[in-house]
Amino acid sequence: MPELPEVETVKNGLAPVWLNQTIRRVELRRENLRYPFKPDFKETLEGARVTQMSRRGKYMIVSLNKGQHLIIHLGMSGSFKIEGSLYVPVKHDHVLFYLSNDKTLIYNDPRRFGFMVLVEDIEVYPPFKIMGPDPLGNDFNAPYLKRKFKTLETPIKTALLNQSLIAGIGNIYACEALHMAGISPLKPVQKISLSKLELLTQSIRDVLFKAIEVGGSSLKDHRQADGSLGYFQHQFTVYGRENALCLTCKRETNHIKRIVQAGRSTFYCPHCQR
DNA sequence: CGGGCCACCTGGCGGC
DNA sequence: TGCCGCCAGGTGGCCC
Repeated sequence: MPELPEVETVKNGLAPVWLNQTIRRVELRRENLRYPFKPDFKETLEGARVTQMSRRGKYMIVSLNKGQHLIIHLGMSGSFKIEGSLYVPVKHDHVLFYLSNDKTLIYNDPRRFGFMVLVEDIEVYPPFKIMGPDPLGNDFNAPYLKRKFKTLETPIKTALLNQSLIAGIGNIYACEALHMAGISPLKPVQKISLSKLELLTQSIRDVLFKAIEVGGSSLKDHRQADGSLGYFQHQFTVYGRENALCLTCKRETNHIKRIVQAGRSTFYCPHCQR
């Protein structure tokens, strides 16, 4: 499910229910997600109050009054539900947080690529140490990309997925942003001009903001925390549209193409994207 | 060091 | 209906 817009949506949906509440009890319905839960996981969380909720790239951060931070990654299929205190777990409900407001937060994750980790210090968490700037923030701009891309031969699509260059972009929004900017996913990053990079950074911001506005993309698993679906999938211009007409050039001779780059599907219009 | 490949895991879908 | 292969929003380890 979750790229930056989906994680942002989930965080914003959980915040009104979770923020300032005490976690009365944590129920682990298995011993691991992607990684085993640390022995003190449950004990540390129980009795703690949530003082802040934030996001870094595709990670959600739940900060506690005791000083620790609960870091949550949704993997490919992780989602949250908000229910009452009498909720009965269903398949793939792995972690339940019972809160002081009698709400229950349920983490469901069929594929279990997601994970939860407790850390004392956010800044030393390895994924954050190597993470690039957030594309919605001020540190992300064309000159930054120009500098980073200078010596790289990687195709731009692959580079956009590299979390140490830019945090939070995944397969959908990489494809969508490149289409909006009219840049071929195959283009080696070295060769992209500063003015094209200006266009690209703006396209990335545009597509992410628009997706957040409508609650992210619901393909299979993603739901907003209140259970409602996101709607951005209806606005995909290339993702998942192999052989369909490009909505920009509408040329019958140049339909949307699907290729594989670094093991992931890339969708693009060979006519509009050069 | 960069880049490619594959594993991790479950489920949905299309083809036969 | 059933089985099989392929595909899926991510990350990270291993190998060259």
